[in-house]
Amino acid sequence: MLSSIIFYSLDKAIRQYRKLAQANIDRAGIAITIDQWLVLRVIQENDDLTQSDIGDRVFKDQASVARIIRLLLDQRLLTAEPLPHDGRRTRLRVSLLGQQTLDAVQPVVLQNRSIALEGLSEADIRLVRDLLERIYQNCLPPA
Amino acid sequence: MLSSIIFYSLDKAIRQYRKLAQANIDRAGIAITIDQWLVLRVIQENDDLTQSDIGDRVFKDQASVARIIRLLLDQRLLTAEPLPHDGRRTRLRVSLLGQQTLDAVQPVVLQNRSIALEGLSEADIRLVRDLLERIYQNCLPPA
DNA sequence: GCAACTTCAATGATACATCATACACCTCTG
DNA sequence: CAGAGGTGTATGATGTATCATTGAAGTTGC
Repeated sequence: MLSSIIFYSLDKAIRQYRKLAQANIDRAGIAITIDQWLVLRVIQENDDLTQSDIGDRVFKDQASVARIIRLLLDQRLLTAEPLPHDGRRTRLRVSLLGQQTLDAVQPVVLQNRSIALEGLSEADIRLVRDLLERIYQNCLPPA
Repeated sequence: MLSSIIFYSLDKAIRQYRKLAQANIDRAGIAITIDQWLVLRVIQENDDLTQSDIGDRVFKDQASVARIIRLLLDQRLLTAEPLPHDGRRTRLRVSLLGQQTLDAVQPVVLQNRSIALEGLSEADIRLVRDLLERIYQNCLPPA
């Protein structure tokens, strides 16, 4: 049945893409995971987000973000200093090493995308994106 | 950039679908995860597969399948008896409880799919599937 | 038959997902 | 200002992903 394999294809495609992406990052000698990279990039763009805010942007929950940030801090890709006006939070900033890592990953990511999307037109991509967005909306809880 | 959000949409859609699917299984009072269900179903259809074979069919690696099978055995959804002609393997079979679980999940899965795919035509679905398959192929290692 | 190779399953290490909870800290309201 | 409720972070429990390795068991070649 057709509807039974669409989610299989979805799963298969995203997983294979992640494998390719991670393999190419590894091959470039960069010690970071895709998910850590996603979070690091968000923090670079905006260093005043809560963990939940970050989670919204990378589609992860707060607990996952918390653990990823911990790893980024352990690896010195991120620094944290207490925020004076809110004792619960810290100000996270991308370190120099973190910056260098982001710079190194950037071209790899671009190349990964172009490999993955080879043979797909702009229109194809737009269509897939729209249909996926529709599926996403359909799956949202009634609220 | 368009290409930068296609993978985001992909990720988002599949995750939200999995959330919906799991939530509805939970709500139906069935104690199984999506991934366990996938594996159990494959074993039901063919009870003479190696863990790697099963992995190929559900797009998981052997290690993941091994752990999922262990959980299915622990929960008595599966039985294992030694195979006489190969001391490394066991014959896995879906237990009565496993069968009942599969039967109970089936309608929930169908409903999940129809919820998720509401508003998408057959042609849309086919197109998405084909484009995702193309992406998958593009991401395969050079071999 | 034995050595070399291959196959199969289990498991350790590490990372992420999800749900739930705990706890500290903030804010608002009476 | 005190208590109630909301927000932000950390962490436990459980499940899955990925890579690597181990060890047992099968197979092949000679």
